[in-house]
Amino acid sequence: MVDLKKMLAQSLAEQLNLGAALIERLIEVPPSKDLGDYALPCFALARKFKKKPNELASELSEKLSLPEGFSKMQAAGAYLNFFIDTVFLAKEVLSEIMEKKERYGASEIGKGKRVMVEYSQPNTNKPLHIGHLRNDSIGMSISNLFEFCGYDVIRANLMNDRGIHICKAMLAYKLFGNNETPQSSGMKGDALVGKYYVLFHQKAKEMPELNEKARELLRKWEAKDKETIALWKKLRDWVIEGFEQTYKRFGSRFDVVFFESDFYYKVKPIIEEGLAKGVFYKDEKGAIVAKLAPLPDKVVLREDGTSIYISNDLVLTKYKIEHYKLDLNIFVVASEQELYFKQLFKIFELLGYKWHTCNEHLSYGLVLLPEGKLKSREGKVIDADELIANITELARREILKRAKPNREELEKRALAIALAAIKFAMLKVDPKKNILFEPEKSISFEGSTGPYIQYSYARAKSILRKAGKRAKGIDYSLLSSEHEKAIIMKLYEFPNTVLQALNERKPNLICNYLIELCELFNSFYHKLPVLNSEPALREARLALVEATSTVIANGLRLLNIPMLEEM
RNA sequence: GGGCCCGUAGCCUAGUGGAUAAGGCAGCAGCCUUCUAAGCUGCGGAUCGGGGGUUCGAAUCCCUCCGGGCCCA
Repeated sequence: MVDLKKMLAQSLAEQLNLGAALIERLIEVPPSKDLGDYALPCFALARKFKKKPNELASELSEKLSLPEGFSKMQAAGAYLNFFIDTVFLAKEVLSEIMEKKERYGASEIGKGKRVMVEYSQPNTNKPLHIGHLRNDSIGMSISNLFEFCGYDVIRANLMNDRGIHICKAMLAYKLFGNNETPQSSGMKGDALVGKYYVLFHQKAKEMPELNEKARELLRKWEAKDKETIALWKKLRDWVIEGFEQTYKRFGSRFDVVFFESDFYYKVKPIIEEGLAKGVFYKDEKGAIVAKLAPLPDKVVLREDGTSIYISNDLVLTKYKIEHYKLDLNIFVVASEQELYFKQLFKIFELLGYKWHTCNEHLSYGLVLLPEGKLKSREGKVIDADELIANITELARREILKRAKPNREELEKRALAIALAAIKFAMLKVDPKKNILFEPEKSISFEGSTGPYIQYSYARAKSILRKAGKRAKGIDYSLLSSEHEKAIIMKLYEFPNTVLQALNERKPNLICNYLIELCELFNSFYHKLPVLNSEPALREARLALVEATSTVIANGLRLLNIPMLEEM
């Protein structure tokens, strides 16, 4: 598609006898549409030409000829402002969207490159909570962005299915479970096991010996004690079955699922390699430690030889990158693990693996409750299933206030609206920022929300349905109102927004974009009729409505938020 | 004690060198006989955490202090 900024820069560069790249860097967007669509600030050039900025701007406005794609040029103070020829742009943008449809905004910049995005990473001793919903939302949308930009994407999950926390749940179940099962209790498997994990910590307050018993169970597990392994498998399978239901409902999907239990014990060769290369040393107690200055040193193997969390990532990271031939290996993990990942990546650097630079920690802020951090061992969490169920119920009530869909349609819509509300709330914030989650207030269906976007889309689709058969040939010059021009300009921005969201790893930019587009669309919707306008104008506006709905859909797909034809 | 991140209206957020700081929530006032009112229009409300510096120009970059979060010891 045409790049108006580039065209402008080139034309100006030629006329001024300067570099196009320099001019392009200077060009910016004015704060208000009344001023123009692009501006050339003349401060820097004024110095070059030894003139005052204001004078240079007005002088240039007289002297320069208007570049192609622009309808007007005007000096305002020290700025030389340019107005886009909106008829020209409408034709370019709308026909491009009609032609590319769900590929509008896509690119090939990642062609031939493979990226793995690992996200979710639950522990198999408790159900998923709201933190996982933020993690999954970011992981999915980042994956979609990479895919949309031409990368070969592998979505990966890692089940943290071994360690002391797992044994605590197992021990509590063994002592107090009375052979309860998901069937006998009517609970989802992950919720059932999670109940015993919380129970462990309650009981351990009065019976501190339970902590030692849990460690003993871990030793038995590592020694592959038959009975222990059988119990572990049973509980683990219950939990994973529960996860799968939640993932399916939330829309999280994975191309590959890794299990910590399959990798952690293969760490020996890397430990030996590290010792041989002088990257690791044995401390006075006998633990193996990585020397990572200026980062703090990191224990990689305990003195008693038992594994710690990093064992898994040492093995799995090497495996992932080498086996899948990755160009980029992204870990979507909360910011509390930042130091951990710096240490992990540093180890690979010091070991001399050329691929160490492809590792990336996509760090995001925590979801905090009004009373502070989530604490699953105390049961102080917002459970993912419960949250989805509660919000779905609220959505159901909202739907029934305005329509009477059949049961199946009601369920479908309620879930779609609930997911839109939750995912949008998780994604609209800069990933770096913490989210303070207030159960009653944080999820809404009005204002800057997912349902607002869905609603705007449904309105557009409704118009298109009612329009029926469409004539051919569109007179783009009829789209001349400020409302229409603003939408066209916004549609034009979409591909750049996608690239920026990808490069900065900020799905929230897509959210902002969609809110702005929908605001423009809804203003247009109220102000100007589509179906009841003159035939030629009707066709032109229908084209605009269709293009808008296409771009909203493309944006929602990137966020993994379902759209609805009717609401 | 050290490191990383965040601080924009009562609340949540956008803007990360450029012109009058942009939305939403909450509040107030309007708009459903016209394409879906989960919407639209208008009104109030901001010393951009404080101070200093760099720059023609700073919410944005640098220094420093304060507050919050996370991590390490």
